[in-house]
Amino acid sequence: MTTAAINPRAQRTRQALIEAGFELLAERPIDAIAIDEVVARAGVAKGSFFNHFTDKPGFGNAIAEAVRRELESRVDAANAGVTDPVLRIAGGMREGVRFALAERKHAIVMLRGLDVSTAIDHELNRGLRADIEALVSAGLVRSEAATSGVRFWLGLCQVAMLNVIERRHSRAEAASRLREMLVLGLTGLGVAEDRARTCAEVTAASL
Amino acid sequence: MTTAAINPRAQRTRQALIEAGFELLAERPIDAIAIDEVVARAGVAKGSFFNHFTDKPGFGNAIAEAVRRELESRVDAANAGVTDPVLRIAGGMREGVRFALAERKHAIVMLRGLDVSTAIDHELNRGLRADIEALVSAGLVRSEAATSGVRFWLGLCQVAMLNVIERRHSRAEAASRLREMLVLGLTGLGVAEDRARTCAEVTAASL
DNA sequence: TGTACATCAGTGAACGCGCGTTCACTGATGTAC
DNA sequence: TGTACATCAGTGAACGCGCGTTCACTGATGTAC
Repeated sequence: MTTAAINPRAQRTRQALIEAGFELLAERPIDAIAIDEVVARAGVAKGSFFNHFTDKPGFGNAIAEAVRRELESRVDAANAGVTDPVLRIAGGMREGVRFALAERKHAIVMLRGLDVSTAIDHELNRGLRADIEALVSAGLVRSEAATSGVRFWLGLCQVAMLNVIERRHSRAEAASRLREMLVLGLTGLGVAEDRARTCAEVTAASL
Repeated sequence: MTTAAINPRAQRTRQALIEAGFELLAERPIDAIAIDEVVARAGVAKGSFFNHFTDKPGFGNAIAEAVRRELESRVDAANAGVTDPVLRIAGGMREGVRFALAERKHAIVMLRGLDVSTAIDHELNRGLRADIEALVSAGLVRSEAATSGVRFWLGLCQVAMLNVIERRHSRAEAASRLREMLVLGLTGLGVAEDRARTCAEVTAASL
């Protein structure tokens, strides 16, 4: 848990273990992975594992936290300076898709991680909630979006990411599917059709 | 695997094991469940387990198949005789929500089961695909629905079910959220707003 | 209806191995003088 | 810059237990005559 400061050797082995964890967790759930496999893949002795993580669940948590922070900072960075809430929620979906493209295994781990009963991490949809509220109070979307808009959008982001992962889309294919998903999603929220189309276009083009 | 015909005693124990499996699988993944727990809950000797299932994975598969068939037959039954594809896809979502309400644990098992890389079972979205195609060729929805409509709808069905499960909605609350999700989803596909609204109303009322 | 036999499901003790965790030791890195 | 000592991370053999699977046996159900 406590990240014992900055010993570089320790950081390297810790990182190697986490990377190995991502590789394996992209293939099967943690209970189907033996610590022997993790340390073998990381090229490290078994004992070292317990220098860095209190136990196996602790390891799983560390990885879950890493991937959460990873996506979070991507979305934050992408939306920094963007004020239009339509562009912001579209940008969030784009970042999810981009993440699935660029860090396939990490994205798989993230999607597997959001088990039944943690729809998506709190920090992330706090931002989304604020954007949806802004859209509602600006009168840009239908009334139903006030109560169901966040869920609606999260469901679409998740399925968009899943699709890239399953179909192993190229960047171009992914952009084309993203544009479509954005058109369907934004018009569903009640964004005017022409605005939804241009926003989808712009956002998908910047994937 | 082979369902050894119709010995009633055997059927009872098999059923007891499967029921126990549902109870436990609603709480944690199969690798975190010991066969001892299953047989204890079923009130059956450990050896009996292997009279009915070849091994532990076989048990998991049997349960997955049972829940798949369960939802499938619910959707089929509900849509029998319904020809309007708008009402059919709306009915599919309603049945998902109804399933989550009536058979909470089974629904949890089903959602957990559709791991990354099996978006939803094949038989189910074959029907959905046909309905979406019908909508497209009837010119009732936007062009983007042709390529992304199935994914779009599946994502919404999943998140709608998840919501009922997590928030432990009452029937009334669930109906209200379902109506909203249907409005957002149908208008997103491009169904005309008034038609979407009345269809959402009717469908949610019959939950 | 009654008896003998065959089949089939249930039982729970026993087995054994995979795997998480521990620990005494080694080697490397950092600090004091 | 060099030597002595302390700290900290790495190592891998050993431990032990949880749990999946097996198996010889018992009891129940079905069939033949």
